[in-house]
Amino acid sequence: MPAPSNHISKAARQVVPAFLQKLYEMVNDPNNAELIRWSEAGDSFFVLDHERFAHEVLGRWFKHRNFSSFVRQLNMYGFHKIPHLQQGVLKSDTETEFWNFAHANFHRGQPDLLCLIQRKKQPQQGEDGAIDLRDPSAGVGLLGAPVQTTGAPSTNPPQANAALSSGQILDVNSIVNGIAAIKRHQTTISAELNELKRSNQLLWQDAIAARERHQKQQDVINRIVKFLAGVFGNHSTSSGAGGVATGSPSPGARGDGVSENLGMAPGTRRRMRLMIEDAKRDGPKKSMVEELTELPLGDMDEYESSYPTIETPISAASPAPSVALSDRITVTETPTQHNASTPSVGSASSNHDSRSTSSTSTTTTTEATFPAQHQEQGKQMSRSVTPARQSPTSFEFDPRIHGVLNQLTPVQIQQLLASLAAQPPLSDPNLSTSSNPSSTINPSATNMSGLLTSYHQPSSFDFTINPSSHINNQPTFPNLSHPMGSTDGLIPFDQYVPESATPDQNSNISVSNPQQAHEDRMDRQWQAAEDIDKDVNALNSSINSLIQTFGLDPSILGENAGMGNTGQDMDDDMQGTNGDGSNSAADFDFDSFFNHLSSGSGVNGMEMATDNPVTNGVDYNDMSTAFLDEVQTPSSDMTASPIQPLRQVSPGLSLGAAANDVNVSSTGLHPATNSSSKHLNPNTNMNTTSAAGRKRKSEIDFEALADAMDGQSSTAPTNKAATAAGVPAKSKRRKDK
Amino acid sequence: MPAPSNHISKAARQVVPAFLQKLYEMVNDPNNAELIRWSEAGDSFFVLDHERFAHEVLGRWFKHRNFSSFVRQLNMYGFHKIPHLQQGVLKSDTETEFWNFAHANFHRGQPDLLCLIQRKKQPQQGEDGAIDLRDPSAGVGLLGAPVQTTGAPSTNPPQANAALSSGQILDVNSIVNGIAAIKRHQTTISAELNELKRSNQLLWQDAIAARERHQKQQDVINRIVKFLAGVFGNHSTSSGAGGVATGSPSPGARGDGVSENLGMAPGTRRRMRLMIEDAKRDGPKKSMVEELTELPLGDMDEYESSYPTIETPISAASPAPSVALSDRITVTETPTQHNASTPSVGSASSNHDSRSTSSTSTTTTTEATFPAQHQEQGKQMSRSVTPARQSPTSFEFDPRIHGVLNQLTPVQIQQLLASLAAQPPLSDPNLSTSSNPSSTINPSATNMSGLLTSYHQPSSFDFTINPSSHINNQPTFPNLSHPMGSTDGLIPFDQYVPESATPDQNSNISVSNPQQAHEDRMDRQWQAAEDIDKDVNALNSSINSLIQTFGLDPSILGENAGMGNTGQDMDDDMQGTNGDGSNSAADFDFDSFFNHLSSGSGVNGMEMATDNPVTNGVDYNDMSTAFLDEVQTPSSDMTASPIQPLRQVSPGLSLGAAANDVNVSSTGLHPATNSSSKHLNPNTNMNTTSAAGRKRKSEIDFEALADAMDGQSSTAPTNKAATAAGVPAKSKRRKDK
DNA sequence: GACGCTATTCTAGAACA
DNA sequence: TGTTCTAGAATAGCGTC
Repeated sequence: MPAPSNHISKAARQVVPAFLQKLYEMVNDPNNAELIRWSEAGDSFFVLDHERFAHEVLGRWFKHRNFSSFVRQLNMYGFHKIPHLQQGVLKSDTETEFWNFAHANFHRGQPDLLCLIQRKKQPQQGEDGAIDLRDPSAGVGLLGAPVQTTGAPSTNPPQANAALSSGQILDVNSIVNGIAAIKRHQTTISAELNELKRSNQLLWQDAIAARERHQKQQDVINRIVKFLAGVFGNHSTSSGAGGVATGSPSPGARGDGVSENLGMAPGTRRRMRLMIEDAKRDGPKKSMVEELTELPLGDMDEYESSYPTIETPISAASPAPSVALSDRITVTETPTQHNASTPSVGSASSNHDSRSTSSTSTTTTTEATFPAQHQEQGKQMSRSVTPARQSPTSFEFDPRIHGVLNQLTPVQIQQLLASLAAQPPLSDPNLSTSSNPSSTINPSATNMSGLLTSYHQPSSFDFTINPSSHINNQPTFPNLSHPMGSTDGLIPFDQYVPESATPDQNSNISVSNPQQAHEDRMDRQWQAAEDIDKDVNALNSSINSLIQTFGLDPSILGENAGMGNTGQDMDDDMQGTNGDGSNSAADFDFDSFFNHLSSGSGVNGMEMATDNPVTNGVDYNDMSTAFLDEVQTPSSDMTASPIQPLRQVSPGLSLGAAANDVNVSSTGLHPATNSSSKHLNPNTNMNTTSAAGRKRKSEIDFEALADAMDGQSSTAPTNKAATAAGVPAKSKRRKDK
Repeated sequence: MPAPSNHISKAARQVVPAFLQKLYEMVNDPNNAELIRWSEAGDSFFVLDHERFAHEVLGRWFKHRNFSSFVRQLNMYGFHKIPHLQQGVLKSDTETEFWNFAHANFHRGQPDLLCLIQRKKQPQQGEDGAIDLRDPSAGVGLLGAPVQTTGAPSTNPPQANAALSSGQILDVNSIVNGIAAIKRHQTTISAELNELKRSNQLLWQDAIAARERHQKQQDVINRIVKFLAGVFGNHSTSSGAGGVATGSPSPGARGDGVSENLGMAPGTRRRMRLMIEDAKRDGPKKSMVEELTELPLGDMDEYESSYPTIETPISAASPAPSVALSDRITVTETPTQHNASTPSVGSASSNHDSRSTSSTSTTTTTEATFPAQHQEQGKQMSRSVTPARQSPTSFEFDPRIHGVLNQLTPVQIQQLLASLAAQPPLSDPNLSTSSNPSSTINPSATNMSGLLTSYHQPSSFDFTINPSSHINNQPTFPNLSHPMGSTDGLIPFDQYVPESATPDQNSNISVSNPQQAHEDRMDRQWQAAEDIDKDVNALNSSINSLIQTFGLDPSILGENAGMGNTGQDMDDDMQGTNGDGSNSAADFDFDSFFNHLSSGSGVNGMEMATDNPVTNGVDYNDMSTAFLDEVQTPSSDMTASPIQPLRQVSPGLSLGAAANDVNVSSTGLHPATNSSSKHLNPNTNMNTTSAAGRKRKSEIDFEALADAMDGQSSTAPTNKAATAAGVPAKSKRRKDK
């Protein structure tokens, strides 16, 4: 702290607050002239650069460096800021906006006046004292009622009351405001939900379409495969495949689901698969037959990465394909050219092998046979098929085709055919087998299909909950507290995922990701949805509780009951409640009242609602109706309520419970609206109305409500991610509050 | 002013005050990260260097560069500063004292919550009238006391009020609490919605990707088909089927996408189709070639269902390869033994080709050469691969196959190749064509992508409607009452859907499973979304009803005008209704009252009333806290006040007397805390007392309230642009002084 | 042009130490 | 009393009716 300075007399030091002394010193200190100094007239002072001032000066005199605190003190002592003369002037960046403060008793060279500067007193409370202050209308104006510092309140009930009253009033206001805010928010949410719905619908459609497409493709492919198999098989047979047919049952070889399922000649089938599947990945290692198939597949391979989809349309990543293609192409080319064992080109791993082999085996021959032609063909193909791509590889096919044709040796073909013939009927052999990844996939698929049926029938456009879903008996669905976890149907799915995921990695990198990612998303989405569901329920319950709270007044309800917007629900609830209630509440029937209002039957309430053209996007109608139901349901049972609605809501899920509860809920589709109300009501009403002590009751209700709400709020939003973090630890000041 | 950014949806922009929007943008703007940024948790934000911040950032968004003004705004909107952890710590000179502000509804990635942040409203004043009301301490109870506007203070309405029914107070409290809880829930829901949105977005991306993949697959298939067609077509021709090839283009025969797509030689294609597709269904009618093919196909059919995988490499079980490998190995081995060329044993697939080729070219030779071997191979393979299966059927095919093999003459092959070469580029022929399902798909895809962009902009956190969406011209988006219906972007999609939908059933069940599973989830999601929607609607309605209920209270609301968020609306309604108005409205300023509570000013008030320690970490700003305070205050005092308002509210009650009393009370209520009370009183009192028809008025008021609320949401946020631009000549308040 | 709102500025309240 | 955070209050500006 700067030197005491002698500007201020000792006597004054006794009386003058430190702040004023410091201030005076600061302003007088020539060292600070750059930052704080007297005005020319000496009747005010400037702070030239409040930032520097704060940094460089304040700290020397005060315990802080906050300019705002300094200003606060100034204000506290009655200083006022003198606005800039050049107010409008835009002060570029410099903004050296200086601050000019003045006080009637703060003048240069007149430290003796400082004693006249009085710190503004806070409305003391000191109980009575405080009162005094206020009374004096002057000061009181503001302070008066509100006042109350700590001490005061308790003392005089009046104030307390006042506070109460005010508080209560405030409450009402706050309620209104809060409701308004909620409304707005809900409007927003609703809008977003609608968006989501639409988007979701589209997704569904897309998914369905994709399925179909996939299916079609699958069919085509299968046909092709069969065809090929048949063709080559025939060849082989004719030539003398007989041996093969008989020869290779090799049942246990693979866990491949398909093979296993196949009742007939497993071996053949297996091979078929190999031809195709292997061709894709194992390109290199192929049987004669396989190779034949390979050619076309070869092209396919390029796509491979891109086409993982067939089975799992969703997953595969497309990027890799191109690369793969190039690799193979190169590979193929080389071999043909050379022939020798050369795995050469080094390019792709497996492919090379194959070619190299092939080339070795008979490459020469092939080439010799149709060299020119093949090349041409190859070129052509390359052009036509994959125009974009350059045909370095163009020749690839020639040899192959050639080879294929040539290669179609009877024996091999026979084998194939044999196997094919042996094959069992179509009935999803895959499903049964588990070991093979491919097989696994299928099984999973099976499960999935099951899920599908169970959860929601794809019914293409059916967005709403499908009744069908119930069919599959998945009671838990919607309500599942653990969405992902052990949900019935889901399991298979989950299992499925990992499996499918793995294979991809073998091939292209990207491929696998998509699936997983996708699934993850799905999961997330699902979870989110579920959470929301919960929350919504919680909200509903909250509202219900609120309603209940209001419900305190039985008498009114009775009358209002008639209002019942939602008809049945209303009636049930209302009556139930009313019946009991009539007795209890002398006070006022909030409930009934409410109902009226909400129902709109209430002249007042309805009018309002209806009249407002303003109502933004939100549908009052919808809201109102739904609301009515809710409202009417007084349920003290808050807790119970949330669940029920959920059940009902969740189409598939609810089922189990549905049987019982559903009745009511089932009533309508509108899960939310109907269900909740009915279920809730009976019980709730009973409780509320019947309660012996009215007042107590109200309180109780209230508490219960609060608890319920808290519980909900706290628990409901379990989603870690989703839930907005709790309010940050608040400052000390706050904490006590 | 910085870029508008898309964090905040248009809808939100309508409702959210400019300050909040700017704030959100500022905090999100990575360019400002050095000066202002989110906390790690995203639940608060820091201003790292308020001085620099003021200089460098504030000016860009606001008309000023005063940090204090910024803070004032923050406080006005209920933000609170979070004190430094190391409070006592003396922060050397660095003093990088950062400021940390938080608000319950100000979270990273949740711009949609902004609408929940309410600006504290200034206590509207109703001028003089207030006084009267208050005076009547009795009736006023709660309301009366606090109030006070200027004049009133002295009066000690307080006590009288106490009498008010406790129950009602509780009710109010509970309501408040309930609202708070609802609010919290909404927050949660919003968060979850955000999640859903993101997930949905991802799903969309996946869907699009899937389409692309599918398309590619389709291409591949087409190529294959073409290729095969060419190959076999040749055969047929050569063998005598030639007539078929040329003769029967029969393009229209089927709608099968594949065939149609094929650009070239329709005849061949047709045939191919027959071969393939027909095999399944049309088995009976077949050309020679077809027949040949048919056998195998028939077999294949069995597989079909089971092996959809073939195409999808990825999906195809990766494991298979190993098996395949083994098979192959066996195969290969044999050859190696014979041929010199052997690139060795393991080598894999390609080897076969070479062999096959060699064999074909000289099949007989081959067989002759290695007859036994081949068989052995076959056996081996069968064993290793599919040991279990027997090969009963093996011989069936021989003749046919044989024919095929023989048919494969070089010339034909050439033809095929040529035709293939001639074929148009792969570039999704499907797309162009409309008839094909596949084609439809693509277009839809296009749309989808469009949708994607439009609907959810990836902007990760953007929940609200994306501005981008508009780009696609989807004006209706958010509010669409009929999500599915005629939404703009959807149409194409929808069209698409139906087509695709049907096919699934045709094929196998299991195959599609994965997809179905996917759909299931989707479905669930959808359901969830829908449920939410319903619930939300219900909530909305609930809220509406609540509002209405409150609104009923004429006396209280009377002042609603104060509420008048939307100004105009309010005015119209209010005035119109009140008519005489001015009088009527005056009663009591609910709004301000409310604000106080909510704002935390309420807190104070509350505190006054009761010293609730309870108010934990909750934001004062939040209703909740305020409520808590309320709740806790059991005080009999409390009880008294609330009721009255309620009565007034309740229309049916017909509190004739009440009306009057209420009026009084209402007036009195004015927030003790604030001086604001002053304002209110005068008018209100006048009105209330004077008003002839009390009831009527109340109703009216109520409506007004409702309107007001609505209005707020819709219109309130007038400042859209809030341009920083104009520099403001500052006026000086003080200049007069 | 009034009205109602937000924004900005300056001052005051309130809690705490 | 000093410091801090927040609220009040007056005014400026903007936009709608």
